[in-house]
Amino acid sequence: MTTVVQTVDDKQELTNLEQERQRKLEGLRELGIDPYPYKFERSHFIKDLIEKYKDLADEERTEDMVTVAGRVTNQRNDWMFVDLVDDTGKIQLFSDSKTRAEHLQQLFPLLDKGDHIGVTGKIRRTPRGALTIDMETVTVLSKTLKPLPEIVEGKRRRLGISDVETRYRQRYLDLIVNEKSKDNLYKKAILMREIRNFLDSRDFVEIETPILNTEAGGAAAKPFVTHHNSLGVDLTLRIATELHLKRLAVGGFERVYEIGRIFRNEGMSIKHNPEFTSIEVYWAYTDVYDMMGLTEEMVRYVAQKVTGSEIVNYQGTELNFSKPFRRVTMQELVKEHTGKDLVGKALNDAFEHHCEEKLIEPTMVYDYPIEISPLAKKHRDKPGFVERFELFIYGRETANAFSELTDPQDQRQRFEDQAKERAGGDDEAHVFDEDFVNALEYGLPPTSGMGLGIDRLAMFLTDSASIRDVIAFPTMKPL
RNA sequence: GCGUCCGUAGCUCAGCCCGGUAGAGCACUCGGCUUUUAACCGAUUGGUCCUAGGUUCAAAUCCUAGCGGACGCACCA
Repeated sequence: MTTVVQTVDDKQELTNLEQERQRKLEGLRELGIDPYPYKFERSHFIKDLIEKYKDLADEERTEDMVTVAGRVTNQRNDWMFVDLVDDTGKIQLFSDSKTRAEHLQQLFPLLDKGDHIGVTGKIRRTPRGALTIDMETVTVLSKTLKPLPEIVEGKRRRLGISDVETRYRQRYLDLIVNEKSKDNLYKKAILMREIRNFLDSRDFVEIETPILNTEAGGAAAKPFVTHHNSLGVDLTLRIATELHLKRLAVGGFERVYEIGRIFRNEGMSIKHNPEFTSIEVYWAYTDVYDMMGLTEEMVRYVAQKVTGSEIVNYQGTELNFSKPFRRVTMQELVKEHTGKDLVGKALNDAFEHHCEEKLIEPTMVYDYPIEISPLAKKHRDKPGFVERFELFIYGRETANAFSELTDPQDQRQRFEDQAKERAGGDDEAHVFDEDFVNALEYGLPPTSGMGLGIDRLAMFLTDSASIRDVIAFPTMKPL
């Protein structure tokens, strides 16, 4: 009974446009057409046709039969002109309503914008210069039951989504109608591939480490907590990959990295998503200065691979990755902007308040106070400091690196200091990881390590204002 | 967490200040036209005005509360 009631309700909730498409779906089935077939063989991707016939003159016809498949994004003059889009591009289709074949006469009234079709016909260029396929046969590949979202601008109407929330909640729609959205994710995929290429070619290996842990370490952040039923224990989702990767370094992996999802139970903003992707790299027998070079080289390399240039435009500001990144100590910067000589947490506070946002061009800030760096090695000749740098781009912290702390006794002391801070109410202080200290007691060679926010770098390289624009399915409040 | 703004047809919005039959464009459907690319011309269809309560003869409009969302600020990579 419940089901019947719901069915009736559902039907009533269908909009006119949806009812119309439902009617057409039934019409297709009455003609013996399967609206959801299994497979379709095409002869070309649309991009390949555009390339192959780029020299075809206006009004010139060919006898070349081609077969393409894609989604109908527009239709004019009673399906005389149709725009078809596949993963690679867009092409026009043509069919004269006076002379078209019978099966097309029957089919077109049952099609809608948004439907997937396969088309076979001869290719030509129209007098107005549009590369066009004269439709001889059309195959329905998927009937859409809902209209694609459109944006109205005056009397103008085009595919698009004006509601930001819909773009993120129903990313599939966003991807259909917004080229930029698809391009962003495509470029992020290239970014990750090229980071791997860069590191792999330097004999680094990628190893996966656990997401589920009994304690979340390696960073100062609040974790998500979950529960393992059969073990009967609470587990936390990782907030960094650091401590496991260094265990791998203890075990003999001299060049190791991981690109992985990190989870932090903190606020959301244009720059923060609760789950995001980091890369951490550990390189044995090198120090933080070697890592500066590797990081700079890597960022420059991927900028070129992703955007085709080492100079990119971000939100109207030029970011130049081609020249050597500025290298400056935190103390120098604070002095430059405030005139003060500071140390410790006061130095870091002053840096965050007065300097960070001014670091627009890629800048390596180095020599950090020891108090805020419990996993970094003490500075070899600057008491109270550690050997650490952070890369700032457009005022945003993008990478963080240090000469890794390899002295197990020092590490134990640092964890103890953090434990005191935690006892004092700082719930983001680092958690004491006894097994990690134990690992160090078996010997970690001199090692530099670096972590970088992939999403943030992706934002710069895709000119995206929000981190949500480079994450396919950003975290959303449940409806 | 604090502040500002928004919620009316499938979509984009007007109407709200100053209460009096629910509007426009586009989309859809039908008809006409036929080499377009915002096609064009004509007609029709389409509404829980976010929800609940209050004031009133009468509420999309005024009042209260709630729900949902956007943006800014604060915290965090």
